[in-house]
Amino acid sequence: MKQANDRDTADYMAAAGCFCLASRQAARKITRLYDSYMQEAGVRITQFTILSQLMLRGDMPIGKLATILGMERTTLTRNLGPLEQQKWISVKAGEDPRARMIGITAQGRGVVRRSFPFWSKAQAHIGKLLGADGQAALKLLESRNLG
Amino acid sequence: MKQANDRDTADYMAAAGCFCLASRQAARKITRLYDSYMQEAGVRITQFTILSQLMLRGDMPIGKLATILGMERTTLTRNLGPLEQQKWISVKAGEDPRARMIGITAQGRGVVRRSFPFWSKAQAHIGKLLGADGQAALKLLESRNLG
DNA sequence: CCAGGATGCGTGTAGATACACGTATCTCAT
DNA sequence: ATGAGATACGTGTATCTACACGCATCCTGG
Repeated sequence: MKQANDRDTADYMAAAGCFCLASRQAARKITRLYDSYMQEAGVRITQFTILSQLMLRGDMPIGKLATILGMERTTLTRNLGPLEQQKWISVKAGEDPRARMIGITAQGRGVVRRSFPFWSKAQAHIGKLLGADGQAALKLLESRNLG
Repeated sequence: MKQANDRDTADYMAAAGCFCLASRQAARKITRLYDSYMQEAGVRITQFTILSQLMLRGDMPIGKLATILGMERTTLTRNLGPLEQQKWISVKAGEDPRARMIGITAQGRGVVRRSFPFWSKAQAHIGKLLGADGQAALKLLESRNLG
């Protein structure tokens, strides 16, 4: 105990139960697992997620997509860069000239189609690791409004 | 339904229940909330987490710390950069000259001490948002071995 | 019509994340 | 002793994340 002299170390023990550490740790591990599966498909899970959301929900402005993904708008803007470069998404002005409507291209759909089986394997793998209660826990977190 | 023609769209609906999206979404939102509280303390939650772990567990090599944090070793190496620059941690070779022992400095302890109240507020805030079941869900995920 | 607040975005800056690859050191069986 | 495999790391590259700030456009009360 090198920090035995630290009078209030006991207080800091609380930090061991940090919700932030728990959530990020889980997210990192889960992301690595998905990415390891997606790698063969040549697409990252972040990108796959964006593309599949566009595929499922149709075109939408950046802000709305960011909300759906629980991501900062400016973060999403950066993430769209590589996707646009690959021509997997299209960007055009909406009725409101301020809005930038994002849509998935035919090529983007192809990417989703081809990479879906890999995503599916990753999903199955992590589902097994999580177990029924772990999956339920994640769904609960998803349903919570965390701001 | 702009993608009504897409024959297998139904299959892709599964992507809506992606465990990866759920975990990352939660982690992003939670991280933003913690960081907004920590900002006043001049330290990021990522950094606070690293420092407090060192404070609680004492010096250790990079690899071990990375495992504890559920982080890639190389990621941790990058994250240690700013901390070392601020002199919040010390780096020295261990008995095994390959290993780099990381330790928290007196200044680093001061940072943890001063920023702890802000962390505590964030923890309380998110605890309320999560609710008892949400907290339990997060603890369950933390206990799961996800690789 | 027309300020003034609200809304939708991009960029500068800075840090967080991780894979592929390469280096140095250790360990152990021969 | 020594060579092969294991271990502990750093770096190059690329992406992900988000705050502060600023710009353009929309909308609404006067």
